Amino acid sequence: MTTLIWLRDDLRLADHPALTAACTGAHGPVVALWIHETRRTDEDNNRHGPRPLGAATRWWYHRSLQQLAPRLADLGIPLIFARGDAARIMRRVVDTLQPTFVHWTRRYAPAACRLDAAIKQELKSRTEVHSHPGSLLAEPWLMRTASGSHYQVFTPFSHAVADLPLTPLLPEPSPVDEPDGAATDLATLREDGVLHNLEDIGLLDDGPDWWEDTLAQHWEPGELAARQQLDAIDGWLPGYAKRRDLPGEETSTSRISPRLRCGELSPRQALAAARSSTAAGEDIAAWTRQLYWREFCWHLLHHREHLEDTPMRPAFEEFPYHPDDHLVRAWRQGRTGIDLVDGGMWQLWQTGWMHNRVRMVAASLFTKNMLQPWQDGEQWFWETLVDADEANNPISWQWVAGSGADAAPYFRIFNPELQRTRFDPHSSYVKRWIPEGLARPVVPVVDLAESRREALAAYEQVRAASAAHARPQRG
DNA sequence: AGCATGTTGAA
DNA sequence: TCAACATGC
Repeated sequence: MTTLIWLRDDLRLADHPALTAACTGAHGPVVALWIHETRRTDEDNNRHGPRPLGAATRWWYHRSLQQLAPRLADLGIPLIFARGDAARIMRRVVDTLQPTFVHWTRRYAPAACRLDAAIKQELKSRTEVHSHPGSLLAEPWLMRTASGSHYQVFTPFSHAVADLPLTPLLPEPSPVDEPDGAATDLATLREDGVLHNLEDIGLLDDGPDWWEDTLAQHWEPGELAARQQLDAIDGWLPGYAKRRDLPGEETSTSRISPRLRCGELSPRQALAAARSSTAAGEDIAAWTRQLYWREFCWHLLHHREHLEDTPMRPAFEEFPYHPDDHLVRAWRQGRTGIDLVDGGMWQLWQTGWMHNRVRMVAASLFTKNMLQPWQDGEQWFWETLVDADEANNPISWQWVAGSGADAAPYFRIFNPELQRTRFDPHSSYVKRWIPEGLARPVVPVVDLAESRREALAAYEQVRAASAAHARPQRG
């Protein structure tokens, strides 16, 4: 009577519906599995499975899984690891363990949903598969406007989510009965080469070799550290509404994004903590709004295929980007000669994270002043951010690029110098992150005024394309 | 979740 | 001369 729980982006014990169900329904051993997944593309060019993790996120998962394994062991649950195609691995693991139940937390990206549905279908004859909520505040298919469609606009969506009841958080489950009950089967799977040690599933491959040390200086992955951070909310949430745009202030934001990315915290836990904090109403509102943005992005991603690399506004296919390796390299290396952007790119490279205000400015420079395709910048962030999120990252890039569905009626181009004087008035952020003595161009690699005019001219082609689309020629 | 430009009115 | 404000993109 074995129970299998397949962990994915839910690396925690508390408020974990799938884990709770696995433990409470178990009459026998419970085994937890985490797979370093590869993604498959079928003959119709459909992707199956989640987007392959970027290097910084892989580092985080490696550390977080290291922290999680002994905590699961305390519950009597071994955590086992595999690498490769999830469908094949699940087939092998289920064939050997022959679990009565398989539990997992739902994923919401269309490609991941396709894979999970296929696996569920395939396993149906051999075991009972249960998928659970846990990674979102609300299931995307339950959030409907009065007209029955899914929400396209953030504000009404956020109001609808805010009005939902927040049911009590789940505690960490109690230990299970037979901690060693599956040992023989697990040994077989190891001998067959299906299971590996955490160190051997490639999470630390392909990252810069010094990254391991530098990232560890700035972050402590794992559910316990995440909960400490959230428990300290009365220390950092007061003043958030006013200070959240100041990247030079160390505690101006919560830095909780990587915790939500890998599920060390559930969004429900974050929301509950905010609502019960002693902070002022405007601070609670400003921060929960950020949680709702995450939620909104996931709902959009669920309902729309190809958001990851295709513009939401089709007319943006006409935007005349001019790929230029020299500019891309300067941007990635934090050598554009523009202080706020270079500071941000160095913060990113050194810590795997960038303040959101600076992300917007860096992305604006990249897509507009530099005329580089947003997909290329998005891919760099995907590789280097420890919080790289399948929904948030591409949708935010699309928002900055102007290709998002609910973009402003004008073509927004940030002025990075103005943004620096406004949000980093004493240059404390810039000085903190740009290495001393770094060779940087004295004259910025793009002229801000000139490139602004060129970007506006480029946008005219999008306007022309959308006008042509709105008034199609009659034949 | 913006910028540039122009106008106004007080110093 | 330079803020604060208003407007169009």
